[in-house]
Amino acid sequence: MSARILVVEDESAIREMLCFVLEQQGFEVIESEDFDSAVKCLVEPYPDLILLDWMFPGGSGITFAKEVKRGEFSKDIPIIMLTARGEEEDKVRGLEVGADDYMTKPFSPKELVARIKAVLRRVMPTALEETIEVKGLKLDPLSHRVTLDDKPLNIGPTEFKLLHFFMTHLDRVYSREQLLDQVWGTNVYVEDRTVDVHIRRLRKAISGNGHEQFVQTVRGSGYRFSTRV
Amino acid sequence: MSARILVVEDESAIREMLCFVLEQQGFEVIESEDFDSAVKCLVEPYPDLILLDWMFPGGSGITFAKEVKRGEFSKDIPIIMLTARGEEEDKVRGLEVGADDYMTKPFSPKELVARIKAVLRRVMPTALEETIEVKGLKLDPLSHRVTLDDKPLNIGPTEFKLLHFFMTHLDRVYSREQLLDQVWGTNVYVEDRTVDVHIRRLRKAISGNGHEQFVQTVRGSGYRFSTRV
DNA sequence: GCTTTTAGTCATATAACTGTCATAAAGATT
DNA sequence: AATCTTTATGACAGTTATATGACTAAAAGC
Repeated sequence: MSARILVVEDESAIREMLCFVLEQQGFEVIESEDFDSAVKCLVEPYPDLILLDWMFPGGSGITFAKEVKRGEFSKDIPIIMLTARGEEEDKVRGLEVGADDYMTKPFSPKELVARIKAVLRRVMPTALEETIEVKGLKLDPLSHRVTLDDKPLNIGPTEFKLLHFFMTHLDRVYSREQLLDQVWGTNVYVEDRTVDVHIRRLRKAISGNGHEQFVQTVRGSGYRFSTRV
Repeated sequence: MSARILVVEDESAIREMLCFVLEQQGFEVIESEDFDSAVKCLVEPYPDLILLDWMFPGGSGITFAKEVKRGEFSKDIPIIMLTARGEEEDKVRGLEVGADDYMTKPFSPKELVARIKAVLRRVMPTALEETIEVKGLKLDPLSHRVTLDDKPLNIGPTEFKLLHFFMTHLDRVYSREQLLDQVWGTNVYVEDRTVDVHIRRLRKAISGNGHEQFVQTVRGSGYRFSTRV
């Protein structure tokens, strides 16, 4: 459930430091120390973010970034580049090639993690496993718990996933098909109407103080989760 | 709760990295960036270990190490020195002055943590394992004993480890696989379902006053230890 | 060597969840 | 208002997940 991060860095000490910090944070880390092995990482399962040393042997960071942006399935993977102090022109070129952010070495792990999370929040909001709160309704992916005004709710696995999806995708209508894809997973053969039933179960589960109104029916289109009633 | 570590390092990026890593490991960290402020840290409560950059302004690492070894109450505090590559003569002098270990920069966080723990295990074996208490449930790793409202409980070795892990990782779901990795150890081939049985044994063991409710089943995900029911 | 404790597995019981349907209710259309 | 369409709801049955007790083999203690 958490994000997969590809670390491309040739200096082993720095690479180890990065991996250690990221793993501590619960990320799944793929290491790569040169151009060739890094390219090999651009396959299923694709990394969700790439930490790229701008200067590494066997082709510069720019070359690799271009390679990433060229691939059909990899072109949307965000890249954070790591530059040495004073390589300002690299920064410019990096942003041209499509890097999403950059950091100057040496940097503090706190800052690194913060930036990674910032980028991920933008690209894949569900990956961070952070507690989400919406008007007294809290969902904590880590403890796998849902509370309403700090009172734990009893909620089944599918309803949990459904609510998690909704809470990370507010104010948007999803068709039953889309919900099945996103929540149940692709290639699952389930009746469309089944969604209705789980919507009902979800509403029942969170119906403490009218919170069930957040789960809204959009006739003819599907469902939406929104605090605006 | 855990050991207090004094980090003496003038380069802020490295210092931050060190602090981050150590705090992640549950150590209490005191930062210091120069000789004077470092000396001021040699008071109650004394650090249990000192991480000392060998080259820092306002007096070399050696000077500070001598200062430490001179103090009546500080002279037994172990010192791990951090040297840059190639400063071999420093290493020799460092060991003369009384450093307990040294590491050459750059180093991997894993190695650093391992060495710190090794030193601490030698100097203050109790520091790494302290009694944990959660709502009347006490676990003492040293005496390997669990008490419920000060009444000893009968608990098997595996249940002990399981409970220890849970009590140090509250409010978080762990899958059976994760528990097997963390409690049984990696590369142990044991049936997933075996966890269930030990969970049951643990529940039975701590079921004095409803304390078994702390061990919670999260259907479809695994188990969780939490005081919130 | 014998007894006691413990770990792991299995079979079965129990509980919880899922998907589907039939029917009711609500909304839209004419 | 009548009809048609879409959604809500309760019930049901099949399925899956977990709990539990019993058993065996291994390990530890005596």
